[in-house]
Amino acid sequence: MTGEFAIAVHALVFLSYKKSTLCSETIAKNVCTNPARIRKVMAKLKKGGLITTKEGADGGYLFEKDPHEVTLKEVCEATDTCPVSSAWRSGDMNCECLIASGIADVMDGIYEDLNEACKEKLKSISISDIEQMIFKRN
Amino acid sequence: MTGEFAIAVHALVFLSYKKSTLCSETIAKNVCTNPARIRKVMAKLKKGGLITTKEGADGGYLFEKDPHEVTLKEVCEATDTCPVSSAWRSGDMNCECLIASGIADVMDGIYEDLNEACKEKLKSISISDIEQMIFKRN
DNA sequence: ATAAACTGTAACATTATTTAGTACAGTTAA
DNA sequence: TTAACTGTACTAAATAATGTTACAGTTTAT
Repeated sequence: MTGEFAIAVHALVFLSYKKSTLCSETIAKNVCTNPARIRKVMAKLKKGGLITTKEGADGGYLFEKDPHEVTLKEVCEATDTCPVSSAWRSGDMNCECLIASGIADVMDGIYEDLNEACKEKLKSISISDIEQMIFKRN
Repeated sequence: MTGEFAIAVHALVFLSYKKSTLCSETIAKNVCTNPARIRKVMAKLKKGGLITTKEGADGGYLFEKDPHEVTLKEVCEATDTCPVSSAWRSGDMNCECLIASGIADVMDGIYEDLNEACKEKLKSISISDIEQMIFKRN
């Protein structure tokens, strides 16, 4: 799972909790990374319609949706996160052996199935759920 | 998903198909990697009880189980593969903010849930299934 | 108008992780 | 007793993830 997904969830929970417009630097401090990285992730969330932004002085990011309605599946998709993937492909397309030439595609299909299973699970978790999990911790 | 998982599945399918003892070099050629890497993966499969080995001259790896009975979940576990994981943790344990200090653990719990979901899926796929998928491809 | 405080994005640097390759001790079979 | 293996450690190379710097473009407040 890419770090961008964790950043996106963290930022949304933080925005939802603070209920105000926050700039990339404020979010970066809480997430523990740099503002540029936050802006990159937030730009994706904006494109995905999960947040709005206010440019100019005193601007920043605003979460106006109902945290009960926003699921981690949406966050996952907005951030182009593939829960399961593998860059490495075994075998060789041009090999005459059917196994060597065909298995990589079969494996990719399996990774895709696993992704779907993950997204199904993520669909059942909302930003509000995460908030509750955090505050119930002691 | 780590490359080791793909290598393990590929090797098992290959062994199952060839029905004979194969050495690391033969498997490496088919998988398209180097023999040392194959040996590292196969050592894990042996430890997991999925294959047997024969050392010495004319030795190698032997798959004696029923390919219908060996599932990808077992392969996943034998190779210590975590389908979903993330090394990067947002926030800071020592921060007084509950969100910053608590969200990383919550996210880890979610990754763990996703892992379980993946393994459940992998449990339904056998080595024999993979073989069939490959040979049905045209 | 214009300065200040932002976002969006590109370019580059650094660090971490994965994969590849080499080497060799230990094992077995002929 | 030699040849062909596995098991494993160590190092190198390639790739991917993260951090950093910089700056153009936008809006607000004065």
